[in-house]
Amino acid sequence: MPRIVSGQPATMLLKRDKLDGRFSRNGRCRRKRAAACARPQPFGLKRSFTELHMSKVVTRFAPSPTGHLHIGGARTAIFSWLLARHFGGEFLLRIEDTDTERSRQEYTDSILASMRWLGLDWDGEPAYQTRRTAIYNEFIDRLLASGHAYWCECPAEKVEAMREEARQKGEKPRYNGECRERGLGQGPGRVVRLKAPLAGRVNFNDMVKGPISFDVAELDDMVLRRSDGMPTYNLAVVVDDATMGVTHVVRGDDHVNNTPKQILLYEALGLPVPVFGHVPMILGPDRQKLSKRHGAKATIEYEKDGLLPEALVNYLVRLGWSHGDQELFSREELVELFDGTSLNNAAAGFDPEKLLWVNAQYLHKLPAAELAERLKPFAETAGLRAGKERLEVLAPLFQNRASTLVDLAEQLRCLDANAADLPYDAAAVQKGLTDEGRGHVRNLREALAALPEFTEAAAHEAVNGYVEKNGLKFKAVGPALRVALLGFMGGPDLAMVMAALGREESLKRLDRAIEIKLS
RNA sequence: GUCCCCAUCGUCUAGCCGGCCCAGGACAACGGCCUUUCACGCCGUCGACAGGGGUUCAAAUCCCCUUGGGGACGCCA
Repeated sequence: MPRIVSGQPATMLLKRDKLDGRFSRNGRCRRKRAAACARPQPFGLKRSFTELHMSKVVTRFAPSPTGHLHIGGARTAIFSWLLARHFGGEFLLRIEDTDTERSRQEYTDSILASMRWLGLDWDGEPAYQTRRTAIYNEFIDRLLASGHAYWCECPAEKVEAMREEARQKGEKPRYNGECRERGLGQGPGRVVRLKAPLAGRVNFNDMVKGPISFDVAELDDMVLRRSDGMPTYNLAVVVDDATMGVTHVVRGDDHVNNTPKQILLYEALGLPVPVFGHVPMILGPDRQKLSKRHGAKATIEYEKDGLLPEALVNYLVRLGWSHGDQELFSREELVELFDGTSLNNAAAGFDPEKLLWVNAQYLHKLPAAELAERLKPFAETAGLRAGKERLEVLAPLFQNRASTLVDLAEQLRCLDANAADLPYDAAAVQKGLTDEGRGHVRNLREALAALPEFTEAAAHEAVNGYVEKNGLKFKAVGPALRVALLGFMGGPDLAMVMAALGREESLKRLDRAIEIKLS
């Protein structure tokens, strides 16, 4: 009875486990266990892990261009990228475009653009599966020649009937392998199937989930080559990963069930089995499968929403990975800290609010010049007049009041507008621009107009001086001045606002406020 | 149905080769402080080891079962 044991963990990313057949039943093997694994242990495996992976770590991201890059994919890509960068290895990109029906060039472009936006640089040129059919055929021929695969003429409907029958009997639906020993050759309508072992187990040690074991009886003789001559997904993936030299396959955990099939293929081909890391998927806040109504969108939409890529990366990485209590990580820190351990093995719920918080943290820390630079396109879309230099003056005033660039641009309207166009908040006007308030504004206007220099400090002095000289409380003039200058009751320090607006614009706003008629 | 995976506050999580945990941090919520306003910031409150059995002097931590959730069972990827 063949015993197939594959997929060792890497010294740096392993989870040692009783690989000798006894597996932790509940799979609770996370980081501590992983750390414990650091001591070199023979795994009772043919190939030691060092032998296989001490060289260079090569990871890849393999999206299929049937849509934009979604955050689940983005997170997988980030983990994969981090792993490669952490170990000074390579991060490759492969476009899985064999589904010619649904694949579109624009999606490939969009995915690549999102990768760049996220700062996930890849090594070499992206590989395209549609350009590699010759390679797949070569490997299929090899399997046929070595007796690891065979031609099958069972029509799809017949196989479907077999599966249905098995289902009825409460068994795992599978093809019964009746063409196995028929020695068929190539022919119209025929497919190539893998001659899978009939008994034994396939074991692998997953980087994030620990040891996983499948009974080969659960697997059937999967199709390798379709009747139209195209390779199937599993064949293409294995051939690609092997020929591209991928050592660590990081992917969504919806692929764990494909893994034993792929390992069988590696074995049949006599190729080294890479380390697998199946990262849990992202769920919506309600624990349901993530979808648009959860506020989870394609990466490109977050870009449009004014999120900072470094913040999105930070949030996504923290969703399923942790380093103690730390919440914020610079890219350099992530590369240094992320070694494939400390990945959570449970699905994580996506929380748009926390994403916004993380984004705000990054946004608030940006230096004025950079803030202006990055805000510019959003200011334009919002229809603001301010150019980059002007934004550099205005943006800092609202910087820590905004959580996204879109939000910031929106808030900047009150500074950007012409006095004549300044919108007023009705309730604020009612409250601030009373007769008394407008009287103060009028007096203040004279004081400000008389200032030799219109600086923040001078404006501050002028207002304070006025308050003191008249034995007032700031509260008496503050609200009026605020509404006059900004049109609403919130916002930054008034002296800062005036300095940013400049004397001319400030006075115009005061003039307009004085004229305002209370309804 | 069968197989695989998972299970700590509402959410992200720390802790998990047992004792330092009547469980720590973060988001959210709530209260307060700061402040001319709104934010930021700071302080505090609320809030979880799914359930049941074991093992042990001792279990969130180890084992088993149950329940719950997710995934996969294609000539899709």
